[in-house]
Amino acid sequence: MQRKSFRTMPCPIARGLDRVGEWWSILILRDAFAGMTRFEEFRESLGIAPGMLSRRLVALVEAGLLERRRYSDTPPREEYVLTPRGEDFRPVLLTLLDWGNRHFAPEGPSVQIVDAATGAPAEPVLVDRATLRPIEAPEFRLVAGPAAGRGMKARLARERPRDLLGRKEISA
Amino acid sequence: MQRKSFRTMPCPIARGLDRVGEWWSILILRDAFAGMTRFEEFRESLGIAPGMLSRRLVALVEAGLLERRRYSDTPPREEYVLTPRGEDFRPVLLTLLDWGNRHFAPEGPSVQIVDAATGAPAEPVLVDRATLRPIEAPEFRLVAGPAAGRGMKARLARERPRDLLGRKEISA
DNA sequence: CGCCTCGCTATCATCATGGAAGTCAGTTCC
DNA sequence: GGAACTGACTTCCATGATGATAGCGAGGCG
Repeated sequence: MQRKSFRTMPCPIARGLDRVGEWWSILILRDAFAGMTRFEEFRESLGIAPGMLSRRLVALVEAGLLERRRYSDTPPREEYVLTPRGEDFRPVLLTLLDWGNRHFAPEGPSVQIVDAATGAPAEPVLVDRATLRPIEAPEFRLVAGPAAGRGMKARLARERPRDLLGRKEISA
Repeated sequence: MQRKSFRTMPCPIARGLDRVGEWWSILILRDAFAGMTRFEEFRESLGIAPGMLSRRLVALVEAGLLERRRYSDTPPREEYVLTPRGEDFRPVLLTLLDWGNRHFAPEGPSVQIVDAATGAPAEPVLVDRATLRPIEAPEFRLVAGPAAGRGMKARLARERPRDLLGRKEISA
């Protein structure tokens, strides 16, 4: 009766969550992106129990998001650094940050993404690299890919007459 | 000794995770975006225990991501629909989907975002709405916002000489 | 030598999860 | 009009996951 794994589900969201969906994992990644590498740094920044931190780090290393390496033999010291797969997670963190800022920061944002050149706050939007059109628009849809099974097709098929992933409209 | 809450942390990522960071929550949202609204739909699609689904739905409603409403009195039937705040979560889901596709779909993607006009697969990139420049670039940084406390500033200050949220370079 | 740091591991009380079964209002079948 | 169904849950309970605290081993510091 252990926690159900999402690993075998065909959905890429489920597969991804299987690696980063646990309590603490994403915050650890956040700190890794902020430049932290050492056990004590994470532990102090997060206020997490050492046992838990240890388990999460092992899981993230196994998932290929972090790499553990010894940077000193005497004294023995380890560090955890983001792998390319881990670095690639940044956009998820940034969209989550933006969402959090817009909905759960009544006193104003505590972190902002700014244009280093102008100092102006940036407003992240997802666009298609080729056309630069916002992916939120009704011109983009989700479709079953080459490796889709029945279940996936069923889920996508029941997609509503709204557009991408079910949106109705963008409220400014 | 209950599960630690992220709600009081100033970080927008932590605040957001406090609402959607539990096991199942994001998959429920995924299905909601796919057009599902009813208890039985979610339960069947996810293979989740009814008790768990019930708790997660209540939490998502309390967090303001879903709205529960009765659409029939006889027989009594409820449905769960995305609120504006929930709809606003879509970009996070899409970046996660893209990340999952690129890293955990060895047999090829099972879901793809495509341009409805051309049918070509879209490649999501985060850009600044005003300048359309990719936010991944070194020209964007994270800075402490108006509501940042000491802890937040400390974390941002120790940011490495890499660029945004610690990236080194984009690997194609 | 005594004390401190870093990176953990060990223990243990308590909480959350997952599975199965039951409830309640109404609907449909025959 | 009674049996069987459906949808949306609730209750219960055996376990696994968490969180707090304590301790350990290798080494450094004064």
